[in-house]
Amino acid sequence: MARRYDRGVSARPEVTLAQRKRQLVADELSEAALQLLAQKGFDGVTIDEIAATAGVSKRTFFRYFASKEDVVVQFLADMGTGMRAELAGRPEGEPPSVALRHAVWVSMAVCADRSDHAARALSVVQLILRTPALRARFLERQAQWRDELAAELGTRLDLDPDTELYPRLAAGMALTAFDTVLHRWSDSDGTADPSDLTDRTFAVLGAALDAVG
Amino acid sequence: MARRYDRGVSARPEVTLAQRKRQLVADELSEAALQLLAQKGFDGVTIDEIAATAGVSKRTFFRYFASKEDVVVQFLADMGTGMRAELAGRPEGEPPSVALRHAVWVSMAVCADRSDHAARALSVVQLILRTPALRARFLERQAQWRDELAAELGTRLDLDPDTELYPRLAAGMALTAFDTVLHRWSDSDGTADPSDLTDRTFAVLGAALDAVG
DNA sequence: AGCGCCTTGACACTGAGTGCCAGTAGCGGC
DNA sequence: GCCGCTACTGGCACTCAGTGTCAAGGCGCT
Repeated sequence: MARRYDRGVSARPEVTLAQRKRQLVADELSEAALQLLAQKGFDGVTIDEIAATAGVSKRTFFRYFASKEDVVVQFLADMGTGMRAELAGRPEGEPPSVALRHAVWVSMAVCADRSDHAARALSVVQLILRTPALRARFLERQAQWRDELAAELGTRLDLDPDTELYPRLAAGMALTAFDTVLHRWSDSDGTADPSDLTDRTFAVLGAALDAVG
Repeated sequence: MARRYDRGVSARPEVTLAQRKRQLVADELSEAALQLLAQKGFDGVTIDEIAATAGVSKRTFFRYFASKEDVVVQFLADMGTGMRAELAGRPEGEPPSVALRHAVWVSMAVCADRSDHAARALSVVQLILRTPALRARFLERQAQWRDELAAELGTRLDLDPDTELYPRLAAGMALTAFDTVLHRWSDSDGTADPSDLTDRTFAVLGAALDAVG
C-alpha cells in the first residue's frame, strides 16, 4: 500500500505531495469527527456535518473511512499494531506471560503519557465504551488483534495455532487483560495508572484461575 | 431461541391469545430471516424480503427486532442466560475453573445434540462468524455475558467486581474459552465434539499461561 | 500544449431504521 | 347489543448511512 519513492529530491520526506495532501485530509476528517462525536454523541452527528466541518463532501469522507464507526476505531489502530510488534520483538526464550504483559503495556503507553494526546485518547475510549455500535466494532477489532497475537505466539512457541489450543487462548487472555485495563482506566477518568493496572492484572492472570488473589 | 409451547389443546391458561399470537409472529420472522440469510448471505437479503416471507410488513419486523443483526444474534441469546444460570446453580465451594467449565459446557449443549436444532445452530454460528457486522454484534453480546458472569463470580467468591480484578478476568477467560470452542466447532462443520473441545480448552486454561501444553 | 493519473463534488439510488396516524381485532363493562 | 380501552398492524413519509457513476480539475511528465 504505502510504496516509497526515493525520488524525494528537494523535499525532505520521502513522500510525494499527493500523499501528504491525502494525509492532511484524513487528519482533518479525523479531527473534526472526534471533536464533534465526543461533544454531541455518536447519534447526534451526521456524516454530512463531519464532512462539512472538515471542508469536504460527504462522498469524500467515505473515500477515507469505511463507516462512521471506522473513523473512531481507526484512531486506536496503533494499539493493535504496537501490541503485535512488541510481542514479535521480545526475546526468544521469554515466558509468554512476560512477553504478553509487555505487549499489552506498550499498547497502553499512549494512555500513560500526560499530554493532549492522552487526553484525546481518554475521550475517544470513553466514547467507544459507552456507545454500543462503537463498542461492537472495537471488539471486532480486538478479535482481529487476538488472531494476530495467536499467530505470533504460534511461531514463538512453535505451535500450530490451527491445531493447538494454547496460542489462541493465551492471546485471548492477553486481550481480556487489555480490555479490563482499558475499562478500569476509562472508569477512573484517566486517573488510574495504566502501567500499574497492567501489572496487577497480569499478576492475577499469571497465578491463573484457581488461585484467587 | 425459539421457545416451544406445547401446541396442545386449550391448556396453558397462563398465556393469553394475544401473547401466543405475538410469539407466533416472532417465530415466523425468525424462521424466515434465518432461512434467507443463511441461504443468500447477510447483505443479499433485505428486511422487506424477510418481512414479506413471514407475511408481515417491514414496519412490523422492527417492532419485534431492533435491527437486522438482532434477529440473528437473538437466536443465540439462550446461550448467555444458560451460562449464567448454570454458574449460579453450581455448588458453593466448587473451584471457579470447574464451575466455569460447566457453565460453558451447558451453553454449548445446544450444539451437541444431534437434531435439526443443532444443524440450524451450526448454520447460524457459521453465518455469524463469517459476517463482520454479525460478528461484531455477537462479540458485544459476549461482553455483556462476561459482565454478568463477573457479577455472579463476585457474589460466589465474595469479591467486589468493581474493585477486584479477578472476577472480570476469570469471566473473560471463560468467554475466551467459549469463543474458541465455538470457532473450532464451526470450522469443523459440527463434526468436532463440543464437550471434548470444552474439556481440552479448560485443561489448558487451568494449567494457565506459562505451562505450555 | 498535450496526455495520464489521482482526487474531488455532485447527483441519484438502495436500504436501514423511525415517527406518525388511521384502521382493526380482542376484551372488558354497561 | 353498544361503548370504550388496549394492543397490534400496515402504510406513508422521512432521515441518514453508504455506494455507483460521471464530469471536472489539479499535478506531473514529455
